[in-house]
Amino acid sequence: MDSRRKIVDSAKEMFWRHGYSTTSPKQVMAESGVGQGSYYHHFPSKAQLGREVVDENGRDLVDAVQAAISGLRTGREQVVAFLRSADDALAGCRIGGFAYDAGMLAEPSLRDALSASFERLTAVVESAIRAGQRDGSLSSSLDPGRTATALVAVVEGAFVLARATGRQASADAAAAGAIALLDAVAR
Amino acid sequence: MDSRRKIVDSAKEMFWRHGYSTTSPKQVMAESGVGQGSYYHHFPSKAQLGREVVDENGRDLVDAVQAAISGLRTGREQVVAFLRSADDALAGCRIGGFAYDAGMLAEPSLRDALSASFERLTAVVESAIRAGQRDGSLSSSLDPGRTATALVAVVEGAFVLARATGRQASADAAAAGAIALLDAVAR
DNA sequence: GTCTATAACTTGATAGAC
DNA sequence: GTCTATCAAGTTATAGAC
Repeated sequence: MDSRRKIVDSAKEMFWRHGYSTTSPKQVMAESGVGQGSYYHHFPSKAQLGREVVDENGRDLVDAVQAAISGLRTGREQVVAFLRSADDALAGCRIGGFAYDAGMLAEPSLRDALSASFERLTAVVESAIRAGQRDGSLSSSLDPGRTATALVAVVEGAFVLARATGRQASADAAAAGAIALLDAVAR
Repeated sequence: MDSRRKIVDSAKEMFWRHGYSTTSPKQVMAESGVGQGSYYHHFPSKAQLGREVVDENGRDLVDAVQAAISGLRTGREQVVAFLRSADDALAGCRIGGFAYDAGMLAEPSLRDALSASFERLTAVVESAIRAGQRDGSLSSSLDPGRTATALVAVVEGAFVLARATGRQASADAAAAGAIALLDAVAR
């Protein structure tokens, strides 16, 4: 694997777990095993590395959700599978933490990449809701766009709660509460 | 106002808006107008200041929610008022961002204070749900604890989405979606 | 592309005088 | 309680050789 890829792969994991502003280039060099000269040759500024990390982590997240819901028969099952996204909530969302990183939001290119990732994620959930309304597994009375945004918020909030309390059960309860609400409407 | 209070008041605002790990003691001194000697006399370590900030911001948040819902006639109205908490979402939640701050979570005393604040908030929402079930404005079929956790997650997620997209409308859509779900169940 | 050396600045304190 | 001076370590790079 080339140095550039080693840098990006290490940074993806480290920015996710430890934060963008609170992870230094030096730490990325140590973790990836890439030297300083090589590192700055590929990424002259931290923001450039951040940009690639946000793009790739956002794509990884959307890909993971699509993989989790593909093949499920009903729209409701797909939505329920999405709500299980925070099954390892203590690790945090791949991109959710960036929303509270002032250093990241201050860079327009990083913020744009983050915004685009969340929009793609919400669109996937909205599609699943529409599918559920067509196949009869979800109530047609729900507005697909707003409901999708609310469900993405539940998942992002589940990550926040679990990390704040230190208990995975907080995320599980949030997901269970949302599923119960959905099912009570469908009924 | 004494120096200690100036320090805490400035730090509450700065840790909230800019993050705990990404705000330095020096910045707090500059903002509060307190000198270095005085600052370190009152707060020999940053974690001690962090502890007071988490406690006070958590209490401020719970107080604000209770003030917003007190006097509302039905439990449903109280829950809806809570869901409007992210009406200035771009500023971020007073304590939500701390859940993604590794430097804060690494300190047990800070993490415990954060956890306690979220538990108090969830308890307030759960009380409102139970009140709504008693007065008939919310469905009795809902589990109060799980539903409260789900609704707190919606609000925390609404902050994340709004900050990530840079649009208040994201938070508004999440809240509207959750309210629509609740009302569809109650009906 | 990768190396080592260096730079200018910030971070989170500590020391000792007033 | 508050002041100024100092500190070791870390941050985000840049310079120039190989």
